[in-house]
Amino acid sequence: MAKSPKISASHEPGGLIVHISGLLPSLSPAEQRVARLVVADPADAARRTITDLATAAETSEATVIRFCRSVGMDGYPQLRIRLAAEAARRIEPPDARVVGGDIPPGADLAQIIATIAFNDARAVEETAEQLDPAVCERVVDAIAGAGRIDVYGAGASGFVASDFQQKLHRIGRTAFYFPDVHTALTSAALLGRGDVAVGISHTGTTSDVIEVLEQARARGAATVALTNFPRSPITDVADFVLTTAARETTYRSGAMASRLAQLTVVDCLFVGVAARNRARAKKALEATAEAVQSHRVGGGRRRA
Amino acid sequence: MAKSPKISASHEPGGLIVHISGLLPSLSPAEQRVARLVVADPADAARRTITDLATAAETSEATVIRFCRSVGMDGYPQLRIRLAAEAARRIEPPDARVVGGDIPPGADLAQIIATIAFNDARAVEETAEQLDPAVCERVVDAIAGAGRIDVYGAGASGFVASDFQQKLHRIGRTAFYFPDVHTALTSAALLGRGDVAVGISHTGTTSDVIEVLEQARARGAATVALTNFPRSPITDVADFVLTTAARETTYRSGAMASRLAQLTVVDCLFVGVAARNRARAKKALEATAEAVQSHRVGGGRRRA
DNA sequence: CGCTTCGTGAAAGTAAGTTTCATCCGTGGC
DNA sequence: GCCACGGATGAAACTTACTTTCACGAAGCG
Repeated sequence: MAKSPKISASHEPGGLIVHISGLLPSLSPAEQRVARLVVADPADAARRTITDLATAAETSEATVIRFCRSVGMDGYPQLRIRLAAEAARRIEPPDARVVGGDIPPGADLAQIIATIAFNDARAVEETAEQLDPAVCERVVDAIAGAGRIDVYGAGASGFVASDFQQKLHRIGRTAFYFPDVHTALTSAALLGRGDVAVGISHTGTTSDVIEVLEQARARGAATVALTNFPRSPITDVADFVLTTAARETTYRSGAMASRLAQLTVVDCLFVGVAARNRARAKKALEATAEAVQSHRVGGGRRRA
Repeated sequence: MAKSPKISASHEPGGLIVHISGLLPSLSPAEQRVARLVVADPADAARRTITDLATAAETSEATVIRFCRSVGMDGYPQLRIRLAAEAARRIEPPDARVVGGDIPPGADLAQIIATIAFNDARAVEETAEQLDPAVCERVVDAIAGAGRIDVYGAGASGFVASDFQQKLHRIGRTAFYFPDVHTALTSAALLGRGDVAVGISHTGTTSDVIEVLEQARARGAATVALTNFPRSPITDVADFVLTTAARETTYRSGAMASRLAQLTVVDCLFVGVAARNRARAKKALEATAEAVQSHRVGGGRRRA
């Protein structure tokens, strides 16, 4: 056929379905039957084979192909995947998520899971959004160039502190964490210029951590605070303040989302430090990974 | 071992991509090549014919078919359609974010932060999506009714294990965590019917954890595995399998996203258990909170 | 050292998609 | 009334895509 060079929307910008229904009147009767099936249930049509769809439309495969060409597709397979994509897009995500909130007493486990995950994910995202890259940069600088790094934290924040310590250690930075205040204090007393002390406290009011950080600062170490509350006491003894953005309120959410937010910040710092010397960090990581290899079964591959 | 009726999610309710990346390690090398192509760009894979995809993966069509069956599809056309749907559903990530992946060498800190946060948040969300509430429910039941709960984990998963232990402890459940394998083994030997043992291992191949879990199971305790890989060895010794959905690949992302995903699951279980007896849990939490009150400055209030 | 098992691709076989072509039917000219 | 003519249509031939079968080779096991 001599298709004239026509100027029109060949890209069908809106939905494919909309496009098809627009073309419907211009199609031949047999093609219209196909079109109607497709428009009525795109997902279903995507599942069918060409023969199947032709039968359903009471026509032949040839007509279905013609229909494909009529609506601007190369062939049936292309139509199929486009329909599948289209159908997937128009499904509304069933938002059973309980936003920002508390978990209602009668909640079943599925609701609990959805709520927790939603809040956790939000905390992570929002923390990243409000993190100041400039401050991070300076903290990374300090850690990357530090002689020694002490990480302090109590309770739930202690896990994060410990995690951070272990991470830094794995890339060859000299880092310490102390579960005990007294030990931490003695360690802080030994810090000096060029060293870094990181204090982690969700509330920013944990006196043990503040005290240790204060000590470290007095000795000349650079001090970093990681807290959810930018004006909490811990910020008074910190040269650099990094904040998380968990907005949990009730006891039930506990320190859950905040802990994830803290870990996210820790991860960012870690990667930042590692990026300062990729080669060395990579080597160190590989060495540590290899070290635990003998404690793994199956050599990495798992049974089929 | 005589595989006893194990409770785990056989369906793939969350994303198909997530499902595939979880199965990745249990696939044969040639199938893995196919899987990686599919995960890397589902939309592109959906566009390809089976021969095309096979060529791209440097394998034969037969292997692609085998891959389809391995991930639970009927055949290639079905996979194609599902991939197209999947690709359409996901919101295209803002280009600064490097999806699922590695951080480019030249990245500045802002990019690093965005990338990490994005992947972390995704891991949390996707983990929640694919968690099977029914399995969770049974685990919660077991824990809520347990005489004693042991939580095992090594390395990075050890932090998570420790966190879980502490959480359960705070709501009055008798829970233990052992940083040392030998201590853990002796503890496991003392478990019995009505007790619960939880083993956490991202890869599912940590022999220490598997060994301890096996011991616990032999003594009659209910065993729970938390891993990213549904067919890893640890699942052989677990009555209940819970999976995370972190799809990190490279060393750099390390165990970062997976750890957040694990914590999310732990949080869900924790809240689930706490919800079984709200009054008691609340009272216990308040008591523990009060206990550390004297270690806070400003009486918990923060200055304006 | 043979045995099995598993992963693999070549090739055969089947199904799906595409093209070709003859037919049908309505239309309009002679 | 008869005969082109042209578009719509489906049967059938054809091509491509998908699936199965099978044999080979490598890795693990007794």
